[in-house]
Amino acid sequence: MDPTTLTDAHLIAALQAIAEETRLALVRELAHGERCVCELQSELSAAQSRLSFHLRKLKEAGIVADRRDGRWVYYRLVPGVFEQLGEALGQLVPADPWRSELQPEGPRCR
Amino acid sequence: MDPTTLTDAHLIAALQAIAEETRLALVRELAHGERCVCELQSELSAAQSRLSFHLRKLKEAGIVADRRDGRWVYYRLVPGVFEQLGEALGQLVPADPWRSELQPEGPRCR
DNA sequence: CTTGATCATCAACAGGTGTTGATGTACTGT
DNA sequence: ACAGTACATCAACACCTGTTGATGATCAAG
Repeated sequence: MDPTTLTDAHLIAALQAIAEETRLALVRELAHGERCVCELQSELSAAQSRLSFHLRKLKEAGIVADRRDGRWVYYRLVPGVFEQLGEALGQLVPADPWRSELQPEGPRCR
Repeated sequence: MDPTTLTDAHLIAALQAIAEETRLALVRELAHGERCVCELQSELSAAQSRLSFHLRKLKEAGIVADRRDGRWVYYRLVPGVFEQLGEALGQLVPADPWRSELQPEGPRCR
Protein backbone atom coordinates (compact mmCIF):
# COMPACT_ATOMS: atom_id res chain seq x y z
CA MET A 1 0.00 0.00 0.00
CA ASP A 2 2.69 2.44 -0.86
CA PRO A 3 3.47 2.10 -4.53
CA THR A 4 4.98 5.54 -5.14
CA THR A 5 6.08 7.43 -2.07
CA LEU A 6 6.77 11.09 -2.64
CA THR A 7 10.14 12.52 -1.80
CA ASP A 8 10.17 15.70 0.23
CA ALA A 9 11.32 17.65 -2.79
CA HIS A 10 8.44 16.33 -4.90
CA LEU A 11 5.92 17.00 -2.16
CA ILE A 12 7.16 20.54 -1.68
CA ALA A 13 7.22 21.20 -5.42
CA ALA A 14 3.69 19.90 -5.87
CA LEU A 15 2.24 21.83 -2.94
CA GLN A 16 4.02 24.97 -4.01
CA ALA A 17 2.63 24.51 -7.50
CA ILE A 18 -0.95 24.26 -6.30
CA ALA A 19 -0.62 27.05 -3.75
CA GLU A 20 -1.20 29.85 -6.22
CA GLU A 21 -4.43 31.44 -7.35
CA THR A 22 -4.06 31.13 -11.10
CA ARG A 23 -2.71 27.59 -10.91
CA LEU A 24 -5.44 26.48 -8.53
CA ALA A 25 -7.97 27.82 -11.04
CA LEU A 26 -6.17 25.92 -13.80
CA VAL A 27 -6.35 22.72 -11.79
CA ARG A 28 -10.07 23.22 -11.17
CA GLU A 29 -10.62 23.81 -14.86
CA LEU A 30 -8.60 20.77 -15.90
CA ALA A 31 -10.51 18.68 -13.38
CA HIS A 32 -13.39 18.82 -15.86
CA GLY A 33 -11.27 17.39 -18.63
CA GLU A 34 -8.56 18.10 -21.12
CA ARG A 35 -8.16 21.68 -22.28
CA CYS A 36 -5.99 23.43 -24.81
CA VAL A 37 -4.30 26.67 -23.87
CA CYS A 38 -6.59 28.88 -25.89
CA GLU A 39 -9.62 27.44 -24.14
CA LEU A 40 -8.07 28.05 -20.73
CA GLN A 41 -7.17 31.50 -21.92
CA SER A 42 -10.79 32.46 -22.55
CA GLU A 43 -12.16 30.60 -19.55
CA LEU A 44 -9.79 32.24 -17.10
CA SER A 45 -9.48 35.44 -19.12
CA ALA A 46 -5.75 35.44 -18.58
CA ALA A 47 -2.96 36.44 -20.93
CA GLN A 48 -1.51 33.61 -22.97
CA SER A 49 1.99 34.23 -21.73
CA ARG A 50 0.77 34.03 -18.17
CA LEU A 51 -0.94 30.68 -18.66
CA SER A 52 2.10 29.28 -20.40
CA PHE A 53 4.16 30.24 -17.38
CA HIS A 54 1.83 28.60 -14.89
CA LEU A 55 1.19 25.50 -16.97
CA ARG A 56 4.92 25.00 -17.13
CA LYS A 57 5.13 25.18 -13.34
CA LEU A 58 2.33 22.66 -12.97
CA LYS A 59 3.99 20.38 -15.50
CA GLU A 60 7.38 20.57 -13.80
CA ALA A 61 5.69 19.71 -10.52
CA GLY A 62 4.11 16.63 -12.04
CA ILE A 63 0.56 17.92 -11.63
CA VAL A 64 -0.36 18.13 -15.29
CA ALA A 65 0.79 16.58 -18.56
CA ASP A 66 0.51 17.93 -22.08
CA ARG A 67 -0.15 16.48 -25.49
CA ARG A 68 0.25 18.07 -28.88
CA ASP A 69 -2.42 17.70 -31.54
CA GLY A 70 -1.86 19.77 -34.62
CA ARG A 71 -1.34 23.30 -33.54
CA TRP A 72 -3.06 22.83 -30.21
CA VAL A 73 -1.44 21.67 -27.01
CA TYR A 74 -3.82 19.93 -24.66
CA TYR A 75 -3.21 19.89 -20.93
CA ARG A 76 -4.66 17.37 -18.50
CA LEU A 77 -4.29 16.44 -14.85
CA VAL A 78 -1.98 13.55 -14.11
CA PRO A 79 -4.28 10.91 -12.64
CA GLY A 80 -3.90 10.14 -8.96
CA VAL A 81 -1.71 13.03 -7.94
CA PHE A 82 -4.26 14.61 -5.65
CA GLU A 83 -5.09 11.37 -3.94
CA GLN A 84 -1.36 10.90 -3.45
CA LEU A 85 -0.88 14.41 -2.11
CA GLY A 86 -3.84 14.12 0.20
CA GLU A 87 -2.44 10.88 1.53
CA ALA A 88 1.00 12.39 2.00
CA LEU A 89 -0.51 15.28 3.95
CA GLY A 90 -2.54 12.93 6.09
CA GLN A 91 0.55 10.85 6.86
CA LEU A 92 2.54 13.93 7.87
CA VAL A 93 0.95 13.73 11.28
CA PRO A 94 0.42 10.27 12.82
CA ALA A 95 -3.17 11.25 13.78
CA ASP A 96 -2.47 10.59 17.42
CA PRO A 97 -5.05 12.19 19.71
CA TRP A 98 -2.75 11.93 22.75
CA ARG A 99 -0.04 13.79 20.91
CA SER A 100 -0.26 17.04 22.82
CA GLU A 101 -0.32 15.29 26.18
CA LEU A 102 2.95 13.50 25.66
CA GLN A 103 5.20 16.40 26.59
CA PRO A 104 4.60 16.94 30.30
CA GLU A 105 7.97 18.30 31.36
CA GLY A 106 9.64 21.62 30.73
CA PRO A 107 12.37 22.17 28.19
CA ARG A 108 16.05 21.60 28.73
CA CYS A 109 17.48 24.42 26.72
CA ARG A 110 20.69 24.86 28.70
CA MET B 1 -20.06 16.25 7.00
CA ASP B 2 -18.49 19.52 6.20
CA PRO B 3 -18.15 21.49 9.40
CA THR B 4 -15.40 23.89 8.34
CA THR B 5 -14.86 24.24 4.63
CA LEU B 6 -11.68 26.02 3.65
CA THR B 7 -11.81 29.13 1.55
CA ASP B 8 -9.47 29.29 -1.41
CA ALA B 9 -7.37 31.89 0.35
CA HIS B 10 -6.99 29.70 3.42
CA LEU B 11 -6.17 26.63 1.35
CA ILE B 12 -3.55 28.51 -0.62
CA ALA B 13 -2.04 30.05 2.50
CA ALA B 14 -1.85 26.69 4.25
CA LEU B 15 -0.33 24.86 1.29
CA GLN B 16 2.16 27.64 0.72
CA ALA B 17 3.09 27.50 4.39
CA ILE B 18 3.84 23.79 4.28
CA ALA B 19 5.60 23.92 0.92
CA GLU B 20 8.94 24.99 2.32
CA GLU B 21 11.80 22.89 3.58
CA THR B 22 12.31 24.46 6.99
CA ARG B 23 8.61 24.69 7.72
CA LEU B 24 7.99 21.11 6.63
CA ALA B 25 10.71 20.06 9.05
CA LEU B 26 9.06 22.13 11.76
CA VAL B 27 5.73 20.44 11.10
CA ARG B 28 7.34 17.02 11.29
CA GLU B 29 8.99 17.95 14.56
CA LEU B 30 5.79 19.33 16.04
CA ALA B 31 3.96 16.20 14.96
CA HIS B 32 5.73 14.50 17.87
CA GLY B 33 4.36 17.00 20.32
CA GLU B 34 4.65 20.48 21.69
CA ARG B 35 8.04 22.19 21.38
CA CYS B 36 9.46 25.47 22.54
CA VAL B 37 11.55 27.50 20.13
CA CYS B 38 14.87 26.69 21.79
CA GLU B 39 14.19 22.98 21.43
CA LEU B 40 13.36 23.36 17.77
CA GLN B 41 16.45 25.49 17.41
CA SER B 42 18.75 22.70 18.56
CA GLU B 43 16.80 19.93 16.82
CA LEU B 44 16.85 21.65 13.46
CA SER B 45 20.13 23.46 14.10
CA ALA B 46 18.69 26.63 12.68
CA ALA B 47 19.18 30.21 13.76
CA GLN B 48 16.61 31.50 16.24
CA SER B 49 15.62 34.39 14.02
CA ARG B 50 14.99 32.01 11.18
CA LEU B 51 12.70 29.77 13.21
CA SER B 52 10.79 32.74 14.51
CA PHE B 53 10.17 33.81 10.95
CA HIS B 54 8.89 30.41 9.83
CA LEU B 55 6.86 29.76 12.95
CA ARG B 56 5.12 33.05 12.34
CA LYS B 57 4.26 31.97 8.81
CA LEU B 58 2.89 28.66 10.04
CA LYS B 59 0.88 30.44 12.70
CA GLU B 60 -0.56 32.97 10.26
CA ALA B 61 -1.56 30.09 8.01
CA GLY B 62 -3.40 28.38 10.85
CA ILE B 63 -1.09 25.38 10.90
CA VAL B 64 0.34 25.88 14.38
CA ALA B 65 -0.65 27.65 17.57
CA ASP B 66 1.53 28.95 20.34
CA ARG B 67 1.29 29.15 24.09
CA ARG B 68 3.42 31.11 26.50
CA ASP B 69 4.68 29.52 29.70
CA GLY B 70 7.10 31.64 31.65
CA ARG B 71 9.87 32.65 29.34
CA TRP B 72 9.21 29.81 26.92
CA VAL B 73 6.81 29.87 24.01
CA TYR B 74 5.50 26.46 23.07
CA TYR B 75 4.34 25.71 19.55
CA ARG B 76 1.99 22.90 18.61
CA LEU B 77 0.11 21.74 15.54
CA VAL B 78 -3.51 22.81 15.29
CA PRO B 79 -5.43 19.54 15.47
CA GLY B 80 -7.18 18.41 12.32
CA VAL B 81 -5.60 20.76 9.83
CA PHE B 82 -3.84 18.07 7.86
CA GLU B 83 -6.89 15.90 7.66
CA GLN B 84 -8.77 18.96 6.45
CA LEU B 85 -6.11 19.83 3.89
CA GLY B 86 -5.89 16.27 2.65
CA GLU B 87 -9.64 16.22 2.22
CA ALA B 88 -9.62 19.55 0.42
CA LEU B 89 -6.98 18.27 -1.97
CA GLY B 90 -8.89 15.08 -2.59
CA GLN B 91 -12.05 17.03 -3.33
CA LEU B 92 -10.27 19.28 -5.81
CA VAL B 93 -10.75 16.60 -8.43
CA PRO B 94 -14.04 14.69 -8.46
CA ALA B 95 -12.12 11.39 -8.79
CA ASP B 96 -13.86 10.57 -12.05
CA PRO B 97 -12.08 7.87 -14.04
CA TRP B 98 -13.89 8.85 -17.27
CA ARG B 99 -12.72 12.40 -16.93
CA SER B 100 -10.20 12.42 -19.74
CA GLU B 101 -12.59 10.73 -22.17
CA LEU B 102 -15.28 13.36 -21.87
CA GLN B 103 -13.74 15.84 -24.28
CA PRO B 104 -13.99 14.20 -27.70
CA GLU B 105 -14.23 17.26 -29.92
CA GLY B 106 -11.65 19.82 -30.91
CA PRO B 107 -11.41 23.29 -29.45
CA ARG B 108 -13.38 26.32 -30.56
CA CYS B 109 -10.82 29.00 -30.12
CA ARG B 110 -12.24 31.45 -32.65
C1' DC C 1 5.69 29.90 -49.94
C1' DT C 2 3.05 33.00 -47.45
C1' DT C 3 -0.24 34.04 -43.98
C1' DG C 4 -2.42 33.47 -39.74
C1' DA C 5 -3.14 30.96 -35.52
C1' DT C 6 -1.42 28.48 -31.29
C1' DC C 7 1.86 28.22 -27.99
C1' DA C 8 6.62 28.84 -25.85
C1' DT C 9 10.21 31.80 -24.50
C1' DC C 10 12.44 36.04 -23.40
C1' DA C 11 13.56 40.58 -21.16
C1' DA C 12 12.27 43.77 -17.90
C1' DC C 13 10.00 45.00 -14.02
C1' DA C 14 7.57 44.90 -9.37
C1' DG C 15 6.76 42.57 -5.43
C1' DG C 16 7.37 38.59 -2.33
C1' DT C 17 10.39 35.27 0.32
C1' DG C 18 14.12 33.50 3.16
C1' DT C 19 18.59 34.43 5.66
C1' DT C 20 21.66 36.86 8.73
C1' DG C 21 23.12 39.83 12.38
C1' DA C 22 21.63 43.35 15.45
C1' DT C 23 18.33 45.28 18.47
C1' DG C 24 14.13 45.17 21.32
C1' DT C 25 10.97 42.96 24.68
C1' DA C 26 9.49 40.04 28.32
C1' DC C 27 10.36 36.97 31.78
C1' DT C 28 13.37 34.55 35.58
C1' DG C 29 16.58 34.15 39.10
C1' DT C 30 19.60 36.38 42.25
C1' DA D 1 17.79 46.51 40.60
C1' DC D 2 20.60 43.66 37.77
C1' DA D 3 22.05 40.25 34.64
C1' DG D 4 20.90 36.48 31.75
C1' DT D 5 17.77 33.73 28.87
C1' DA D 6 13.97 33.06 25.41
C1' DC D 7 11.82 34.93 21.84
C1' DA D 8 10.21 38.61 18.49
C1' DT D 9 11.26 42.13 15.34
C1' DC D 10 14.00 44.86 12.31
C1' DA D 11 17.10 46.26 8.42
C1' DA D 12 19.66 44.84 4.73
C1' DC D 13 20.55 41.76 1.38
C1' DA D 14 20.15 38.06 -2.23
C1' DC D 15 17.06 35.38 -4.53
C1' DC D 16 12.67 33.76 -6.32
C1' DT D 17 8.01 34.53 -8.33
C1' DG D 18 4.40 36.43 -11.17
C1' DT D 19 3.02 39.81 -14.87
C1' DT D 20 3.38 42.11 -19.26
C1' DG D 21 4.67 42.95 -23.97
C1' DA D 22 7.57 41.43 -27.61
C1' DT D 23 9.70 37.90 -30.24
C1' DG D 24 10.39 33.12 -31.84
C1' DA D 25 8.93 28.39 -33.14
C1' DT D 26 5.58 25.26 -35.09
C1' DC D 27 1.76 23.95 -37.57
C1' DA D 28 -2.36 24.23 -40.88
C1' DA D 29 -4.65 26.25 -44.62
C1' DG D 30 -4.71 28.49 -48.92
